[in-house]
Amino acid sequence: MASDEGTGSDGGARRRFSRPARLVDLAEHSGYSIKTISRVLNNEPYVSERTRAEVMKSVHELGYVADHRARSLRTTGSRSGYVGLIVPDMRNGFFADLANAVEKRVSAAGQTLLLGISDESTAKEAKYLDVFRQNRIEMLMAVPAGSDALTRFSEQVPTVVLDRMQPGLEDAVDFVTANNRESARALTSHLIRAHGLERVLMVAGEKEISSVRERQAGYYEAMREAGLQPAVTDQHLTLPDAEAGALEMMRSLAAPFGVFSTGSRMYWAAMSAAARLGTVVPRDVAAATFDGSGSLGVAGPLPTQAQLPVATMVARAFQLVTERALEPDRAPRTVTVECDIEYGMTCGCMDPSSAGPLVIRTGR
Amino acid sequence: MASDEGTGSDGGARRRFSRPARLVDLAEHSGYSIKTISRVLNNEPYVSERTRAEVMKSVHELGYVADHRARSLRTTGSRSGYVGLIVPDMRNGFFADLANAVEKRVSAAGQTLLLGISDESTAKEAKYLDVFRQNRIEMLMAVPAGSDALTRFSEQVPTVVLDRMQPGLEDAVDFVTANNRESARALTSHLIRAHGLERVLMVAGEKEISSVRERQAGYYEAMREAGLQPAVTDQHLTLPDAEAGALEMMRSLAAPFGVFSTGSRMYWAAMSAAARLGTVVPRDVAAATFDGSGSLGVAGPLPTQAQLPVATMVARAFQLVTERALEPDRAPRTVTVECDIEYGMTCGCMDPSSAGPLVIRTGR
DNA sequence: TTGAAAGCGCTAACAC
DNA sequence: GTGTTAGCGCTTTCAA
Repeated sequence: MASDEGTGSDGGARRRFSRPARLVDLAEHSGYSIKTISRVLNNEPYVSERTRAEVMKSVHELGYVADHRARSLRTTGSRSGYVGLIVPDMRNGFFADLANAVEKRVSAAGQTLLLGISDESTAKEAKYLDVFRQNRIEMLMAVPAGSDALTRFSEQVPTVVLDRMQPGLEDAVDFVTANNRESARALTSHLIRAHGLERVLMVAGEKEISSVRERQAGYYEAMREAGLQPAVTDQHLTLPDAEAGALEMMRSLAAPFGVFSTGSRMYWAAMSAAARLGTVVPRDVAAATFDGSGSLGVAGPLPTQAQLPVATMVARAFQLVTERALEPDRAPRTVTVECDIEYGMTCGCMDPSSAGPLVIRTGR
Repeated sequence: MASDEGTGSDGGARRRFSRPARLVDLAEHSGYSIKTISRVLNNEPYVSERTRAEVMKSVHELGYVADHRARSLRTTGSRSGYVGLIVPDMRNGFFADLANAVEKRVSAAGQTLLLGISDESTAKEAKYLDVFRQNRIEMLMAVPAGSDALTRFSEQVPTVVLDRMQPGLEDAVDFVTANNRESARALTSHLIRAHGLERVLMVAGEKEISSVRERQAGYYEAMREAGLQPAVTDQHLTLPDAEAGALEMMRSLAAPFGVFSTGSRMYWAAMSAAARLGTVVPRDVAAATFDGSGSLGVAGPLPTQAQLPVATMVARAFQLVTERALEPDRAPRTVTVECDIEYGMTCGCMDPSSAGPLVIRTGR
């Protein structure tokens, strides 16, 4: 298990996490009044250089750091400096990317990020909305789990919703989503038209989440347009589950055929099934997929994929929510950003023998 | 680009983000005094049921939510309820995992998570330390970027450092690291002893970070023990760079040989190079690697790998930092947790024909 | 140029 | 049971 080893060379009572110094302490230490010190700290005018220097000396000696709570409580408008972010799961590469991008914006704006992870639970989401309101966050960015507490919340705090739509909220908050349906339709159509496939299978997961549901809708649309019969295996939550579903469907299809998958997990499931059947990509199976975080290509042939433009989405979201903070009464907007579609090796557009990565051959 | 579409059906001034209600507002609304209301809100005794009910009615009608800043400022010990977390980069799966696990602990403890991302920059790290101190976080968990401001910080706030050691800090803060060196040695030794390889190559990235450096040290140790000559390509920051390096080294080695890689990126680089040379895994090239976040297996043959036990590390870290908050003067401890070593298909221990995933065959 | 007092929104200590 | 007062650490009046 885990092994402890005390590394301290000096034992005994060394510190006590002394209570942070306050303005009064600085006043006592420097001999100036509280207000003068406050002036120095806030770079206000009408302080002599000598005073300023002496006060700063005390500041350093006592290691003074202002208490943000007290300051923000009193300061005009009582702005907290907090921005809240709620994502469903940080292990999902897309949400991690999102959090990363959000942090950059937030810190660049001199704000501090409060992070909540909802685990796709409406209860946890509602809990965080409550906590965030207690903390008087100035704005919220959220990939919603579906709690209806969000409606009330958005009436009190500038809110922008990312990645997913939420029914009944379109007229209440700003949204930034990707054109999931159109991109899915484009990918599927590409398999059909550009590669002349008459059979295109879809491997899909849950359909409770709007963005994923839209991708499924896009697939159906493309198939309908082409007058083709949809072939779908869906509702898969785990990878092995999806793989089994894909395998079963693929057996019934004669090569060549296409596969559209709604996300990276579904993509790996599809590829795994294809491999198990001994098919060759893209000759026998042409694949196209959605990818949340763009980490797909490193581990296999460069996929033909639609990627969500995280940076763009976050930038737009910030713009929207900032504008809403300034103009609370403007009509809510829904911004749809376009996915980056990359035509890679798995559909046959890019030559597999070209610079692309990785076909691990295994065997004895 | 992006298309805006105003979706609001009702234009015009609908809301104004009204200033949140305060206790005074509740007092006015309900006719009770501020203190009585405070009592109700804090579930204190000596309040009649009737009063309680009436106050709660006002609370709901006004949508009252207590201001955490004011409350925490006044409340005993002025505890903030904040826990700070600093990670270098959320796009790295291991750190995302870590953040996920930390959030669970923090929220379970009823605390709120302040997130900082350092981008491996000591300046950004120092900035966050400052911000966190202003916000009076109760404890800090950090994967350090190397700022020496951390030393002073750890004297003021209970701090635990995760994943990496930092020179000069061992006697100041608690650490939770993995046995990187030993696991690297074990993996390398395994390739040498169990699979009878006389040549084992290492593909490695940067060596500024202690955990990664330790892995390299483990490799050298195993090679020395076996009386073998190290063969190393390192200092690679990008994947293509690492791949080129691996390719060059592999050309000069006669199969069969082993490859030890220090992380998932280096692993893919090695696999890519192996594929490019037309070798078969594990017959010609036996591979073993470190993996931060356990997402390696889904995309290829199950690798022989050492995985960092994120949940364990976070649990231990929480324990350490909590204990330190209670007993500030105890000697700092360094806890080393063991990596989970999985013997998979890439070294030959597990049969490639068994249930393992994915060999994407590409071709026309 | 500086300082004393009031008050941000809340809870703690003591009245009634 | 309920209300009044003080004060958390800070900024903002206003006076000196």
